[in-house]
Amino acid sequence: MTVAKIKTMEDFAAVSGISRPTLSKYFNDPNSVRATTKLRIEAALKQHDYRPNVYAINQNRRQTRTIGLVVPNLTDPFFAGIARTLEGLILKAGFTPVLLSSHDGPDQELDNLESLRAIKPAGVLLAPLGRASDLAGVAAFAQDCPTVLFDSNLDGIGEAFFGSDNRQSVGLIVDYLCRSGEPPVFFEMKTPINPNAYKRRSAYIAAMEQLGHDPQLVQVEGDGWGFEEIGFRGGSKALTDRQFKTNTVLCSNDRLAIGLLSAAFEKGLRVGRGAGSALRIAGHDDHPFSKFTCPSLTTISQDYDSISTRSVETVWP
Amino acid sequence: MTVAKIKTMEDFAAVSGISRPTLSKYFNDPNSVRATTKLRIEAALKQHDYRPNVYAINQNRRQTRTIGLVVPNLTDPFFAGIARTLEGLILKAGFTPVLLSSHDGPDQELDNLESLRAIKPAGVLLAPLGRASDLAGVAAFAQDCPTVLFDSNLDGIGEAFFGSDNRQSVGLIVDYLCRSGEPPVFFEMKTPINPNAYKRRSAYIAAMEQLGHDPQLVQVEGDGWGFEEIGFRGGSKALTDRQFKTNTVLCSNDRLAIGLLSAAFEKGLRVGRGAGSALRIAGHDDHPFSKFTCPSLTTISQDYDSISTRSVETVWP
DNA sequence: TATAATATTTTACGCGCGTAAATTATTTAT
DNA sequence: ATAAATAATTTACGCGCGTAAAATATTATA
Repeated sequence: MTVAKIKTMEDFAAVSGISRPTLSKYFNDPNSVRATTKLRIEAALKQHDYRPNVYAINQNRRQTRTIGLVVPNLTDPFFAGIARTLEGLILKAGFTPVLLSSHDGPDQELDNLESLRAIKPAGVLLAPLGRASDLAGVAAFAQDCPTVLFDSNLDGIGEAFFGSDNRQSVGLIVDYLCRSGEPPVFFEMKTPINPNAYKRRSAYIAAMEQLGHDPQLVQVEGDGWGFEEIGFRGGSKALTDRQFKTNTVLCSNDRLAIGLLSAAFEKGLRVGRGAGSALRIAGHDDHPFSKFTCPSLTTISQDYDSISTRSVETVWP
Repeated sequence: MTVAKIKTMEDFAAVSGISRPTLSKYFNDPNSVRATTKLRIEAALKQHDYRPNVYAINQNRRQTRTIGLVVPNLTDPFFAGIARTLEGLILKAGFTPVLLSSHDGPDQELDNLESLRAIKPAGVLLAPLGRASDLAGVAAFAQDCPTVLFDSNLDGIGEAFFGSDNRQSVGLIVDYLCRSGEPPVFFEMKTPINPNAYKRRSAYIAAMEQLGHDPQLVQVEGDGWGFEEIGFRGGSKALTDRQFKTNTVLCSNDRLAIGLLSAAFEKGLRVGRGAGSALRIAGHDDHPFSKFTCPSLTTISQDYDSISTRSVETVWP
């Protein structure tokens, strides 16, 4: 370390013996300078610990090297997990992720996009709220800034969309459930916010019909994102009213399933695959806690690594 | 909207008829200008939709109006919840929160602090990893940047620390458990990463002794942050080996409790407060999902609103 | 109405870096 | 070794805004 503080690139040019424009090139892309000068710069960096000023750097850039990442709610472990994966991929691609949660609200979702607009990101990965999203607002943003949607699609918005193949995943689990016991009833919200829910519903119906079974939907009331609570309340009612025609229930997502499990427990129903069980419950999403429910949830995981990778590769062409 | 795009404050000064320095003042603090000019500015803003360039603004500031918020892991619903609360408070205080997760790793924790250093935040709210933290690195950062620790304390680092009163909360629940049944055994990790765990352990011992009971610790092996898994494995073993001297278990945190619940279920043990139950399990933290475990977890919530409020007020004096 | 107190405008400079053009140095190919 | 290709340096300007000082205008007080 030197005595005199190095604050500007000019200072660093002086002590390193390398011109400022060359340093500027280096900091934008270390491999854009000759290997020998790269070594000289890095040696000097070890001695003087200088870092370019982010604000000055980005002031003149039309586009920064940050990538916005917006999810409906980080409190949902499902999205928290995806966000983590995506953060890693963004870093690996040499960009800086900026993670924002919409807290399940369309206003916050728009606020997040506004914040991102202000920092001129190279691109934005957006998992929209879905039905609750302010379509016009999101569309306007996507017009100005390269946006890739994931998880939920909004028709005609964004450069691309990557989501899970609900048709395939639901098909697989319906098939499995039918082969291993009674055919499943589908447990879902009557008016889901998430477009995936609609796709899963129709995937369930299609899969059941293909296997020659009668699709049975149990649709519970409830607004918002408190899926466990909705699953619990709706599940309690459905169990009391004997709405489930068979002993097997496929839930539209794991969080609903967790609520239903809780309702079944409260009713004293034994859940599981064993002989003494009154109910089989399956979920969808591979929720991080599905392994520790009682019993552990039969669920199907989405290929989120692939979704994440393709999303990142799209915003960063 | 005008036809000509307004890009700079100078442009906006021209169309609004207000001088640039006054506009600058307004954007730094809308109430620092006369009420009438404030109205004029805001009227013009509605017509022309101009936003100052964040990078240019912050280039000359020694300190920005952002507040860093670092938590050990956003995948943990407990921290996700706290982060959300804190974000709200930071916004309410007129600052911009920047949320970062350390992904349970000391390297990432330091990386996060480095990223924050680069954006010159007004302050940083840090929930450190605890035992795993790079103490020297965190201390060096706290030297340069106003830092407030919360949740876990690191001795002598930061301007202040706000955490929950483990002594009180554990005391309360031990008391409750003793009055309503057999005295609890304490279920925890042998070498916890989180300082709170140590405080809870001693709080448990103190509470038990005060009530004239013999403290019983069941300490399970396990490294890292997969608390549910650790609780499940350790719980299975403890149940098999009959390590619990009474029928009541107080877990050091809710995530361990969820694992233990799962282990008990697998063993066919009935958990709950009722007559036919073999085991009572209590937790600590008010995990968002504790309501939906089977049975729902007896737990004690920390006063995180107060912790959050005091933390934010400290970085923003 | 005159005076004091407070706001706004004018003018001017600086922040730290991106970047372009012309020049010079270094490397690679012949 | 010489020419051609590549890289680094020098020079110079601009980005959009913060901010200070002095001059001017507006409001509040007497």
